[in-house]
Amino acid sequence: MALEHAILVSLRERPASGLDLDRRFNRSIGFFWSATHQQIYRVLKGMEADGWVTSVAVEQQGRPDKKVYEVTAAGARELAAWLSSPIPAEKPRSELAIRLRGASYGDRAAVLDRVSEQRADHATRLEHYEMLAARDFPEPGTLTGQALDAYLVLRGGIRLEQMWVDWLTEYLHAHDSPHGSHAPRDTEGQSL
Amino acid sequence: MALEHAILVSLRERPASGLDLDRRFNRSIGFFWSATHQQIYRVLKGMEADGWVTSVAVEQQGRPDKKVYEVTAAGARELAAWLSSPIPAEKPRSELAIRLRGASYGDRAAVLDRVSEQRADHATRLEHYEMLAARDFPEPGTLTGQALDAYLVLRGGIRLEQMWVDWLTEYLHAHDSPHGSHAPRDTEGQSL
DNA sequence: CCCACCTGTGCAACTAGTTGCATAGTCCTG
DNA sequence: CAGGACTATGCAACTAGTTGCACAGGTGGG
Repeated sequence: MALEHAILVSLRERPASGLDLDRRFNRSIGFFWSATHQQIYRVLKGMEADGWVTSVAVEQQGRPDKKVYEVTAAGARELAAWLSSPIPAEKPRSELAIRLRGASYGDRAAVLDRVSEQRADHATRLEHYEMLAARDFPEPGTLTGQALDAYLVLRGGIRLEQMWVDWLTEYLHAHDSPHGSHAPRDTEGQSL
Repeated sequence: MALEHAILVSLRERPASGLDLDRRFNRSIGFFWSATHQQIYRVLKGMEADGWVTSVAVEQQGRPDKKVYEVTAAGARELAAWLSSPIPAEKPRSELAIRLRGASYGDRAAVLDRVSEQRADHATRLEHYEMLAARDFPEPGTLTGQALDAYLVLRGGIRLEQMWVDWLTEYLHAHDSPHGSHAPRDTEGQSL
């Protein structure tokens, strides 16, 4: 299960409570994996039962207590073994692509409007990631180890969002001459 | 459920049996969605119960009979409604990205080897998709309707694979000076 | 002080997807 | 004609992930 290992990576970067992890999975790590808080709590429980993590209750002022988890030696061993194990083929899962392919079996104009929205979302996220990169990694050439990896994964997020923007722009453009203006016209971004 | 709608799209392009669909989901449609044959059979059964598709048994020479499914009017209506419905946010799911991010907690050299393999896989798939594009869509400028959509989705597959190759190349390159040669050195591909 | 709201944790029931196996027809080979 | 391989369909049991809800501690406002 990849979620368990994603959590191990996140906890090795810094110990955290369930809710902390939930927040992280809507941020940096969440660029490439998502999870609901319920699943996180459940998996943490299982991981503690397996001895991969331990928890301590931490009092806070003005808030309820929280359970802060950290990785055990056994958990670190498990993570290292997983990192060296063969990588299973990624299975594609894009609902939007199905809609693009099927657009001729519905209301074309409506689909193009949805695609436009989607394109705007990806453009926004791209901007956000680029801001994070500029803010948190002003001098990428000097990075090593964990910080370099974090930067390179952020770069992947940027590349992915750029890919979406470019692709959806191509789609809208290809469909847009005969129909009127559904696509906000824009210069096509360059990858890299 | 997106799988049901992916099947509706595929069956509208051409009626098919469960096994036919299984093959398609390892080809063109499969660029952006995958499914095992068991899941396809199960979902087809449910869709028939819902009246979205009907089946007829077709005799074949030299092979067992097959059940060929096609979309009903109700199924076409359902598909059209789905195509106009709001698109839920895509949830990222890349195990490889977790490994990249966590590489410093395991055997770095082993991870780089895996990444290298992964990069080669994506390069192979990219080549395959580009071959398909050249073979099946020699004159993209002339396409309209369903054929244009099929082409544009293939373009998306190409863009996605190119993105992976570029990203993993960047990753290997960034980690490669201090360690010796893990990455097959290559010019970085251009998106578009 | 009661209520609305936020943080933090969690259960129960459901849906989606995977894995392992079963079965039946047909063909080809020894 | 027995055995292996391929096509075609399917069940059962499991794992992963989602949705809806609950509850408890604390804070701040009317």
